[in-house]
Amino acid sequence: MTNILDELQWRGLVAQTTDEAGLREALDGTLTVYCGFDPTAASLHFGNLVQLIVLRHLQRAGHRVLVLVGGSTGLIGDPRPTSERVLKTKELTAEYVARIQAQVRPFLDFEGDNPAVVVNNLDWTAPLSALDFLREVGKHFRVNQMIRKEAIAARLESQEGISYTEFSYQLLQAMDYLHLYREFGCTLQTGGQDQWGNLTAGVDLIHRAEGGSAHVLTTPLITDENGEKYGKSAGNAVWLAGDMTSPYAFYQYWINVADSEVAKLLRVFTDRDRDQIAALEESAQERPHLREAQRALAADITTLVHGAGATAQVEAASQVLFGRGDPATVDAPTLRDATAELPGADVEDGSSVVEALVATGLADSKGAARRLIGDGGVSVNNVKVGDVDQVLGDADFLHGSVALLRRGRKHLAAARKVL
RNA sequence: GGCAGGUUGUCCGAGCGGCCAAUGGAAGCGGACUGUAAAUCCGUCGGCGUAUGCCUACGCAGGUUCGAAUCCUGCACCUGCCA
Repeated sequence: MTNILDELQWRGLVAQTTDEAGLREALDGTLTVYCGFDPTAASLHFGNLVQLIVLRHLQRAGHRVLVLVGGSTGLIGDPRPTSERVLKTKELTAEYVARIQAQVRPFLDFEGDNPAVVVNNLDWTAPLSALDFLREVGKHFRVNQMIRKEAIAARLESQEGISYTEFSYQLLQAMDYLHLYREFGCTLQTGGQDQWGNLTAGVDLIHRAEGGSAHVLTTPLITDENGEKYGKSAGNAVWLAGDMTSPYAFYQYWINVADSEVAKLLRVFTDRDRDQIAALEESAQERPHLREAQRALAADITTLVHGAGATAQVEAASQVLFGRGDPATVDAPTLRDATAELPGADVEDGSSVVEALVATGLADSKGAARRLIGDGGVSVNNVKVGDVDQVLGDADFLHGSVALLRRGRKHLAAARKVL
């Protein structure tokens, strides 16, 4: 059997590791790995998904997985190179922690004989006094070294500077690694490439405090062919929470990836093996119009994040919305399901198309809406709108309830009639 | 501390008393072509509006003027040269 590290490398999930030979050897046995997720928002996002995938692979390879949700680190904030963060309240952070703890569950096995464990660093950080922290943890760190970290160096250069609070962040994260090393024998921490400094700070601390050795594995930033970060849809983050990015929008995000990128993304985000991915890659080259690779990618990831039921629904909805058929011929329940996840708004019978476009968010302003219609970029129920003053009448509300507005090729919204 | 230059729309970057909602490029958005792809070409790109109309905008605060992004004063920040 090949080493899991080879598998991760083949999938493009490894940017950098400490002592690769040593790590490879450790992975031949069984180790305990952890990855931390700070509760900076009410949901994990695209970037965190990569980390969850790595943990998933490692758990399947027989390693023990600890998922750390950062109840304490989230209160402090990892310094960004650009500007100081605004502190979140303890209540809000606790709320995010609870949401994220629940959110990671589908990705890992929490039952069985090798269950993943969720830990919260607030449990061991909160009881620690400032004096003990300074004496036991702080003493192991040299400021000289800390200020060399990229994010911190950038902030020291900046007009704004950096608060003592954020400066301390790396000590907290390092302390987490030490704690998990002691309590669980954890010897591997994974994270994004930008976390390298924080991760290795933990390795150093384990070495200084315990004389032990531990590993770090970082994942590359996933970028497209232009070097742009993935995970932004129309400028907004792609969230894993269905109430923040709908399963429909999530699926659509993936179905739209470029041909040249799809094989790479299949390797990173799906469980498909080399043969399957090779076949899909070939399909993308030979029969690109079928979009088989994109469909597989979108279906696999949507299923992983939202479940098979959600995937079936959004596939059906996509079929209705992007198929060639006339939406008027779709039966009422199917239409309702297909439009359920679209952005929508309630409109009066007799409202203008312009008003409906603004109400549903397809256009930013009435002026923009008029422009779009003038450019021929708007359709109602797949029929192009030719007149800027066109209104939505009875016939436009399919099954008496909803009109399907489209801007451009792929932006849809539901205008629901107010009864 | 001294001297010089800069701060313009999402970003870069012109404008240097009226013709400026502000040249040009990028991003974005729409159209054509396609495959809900890329590339290319075309259009569009502050808000309201039927409008030759109104509002908001050229670092911040004042001032001069019939009229200022453009001139003057003060303030903040940035850059270069000298100490």
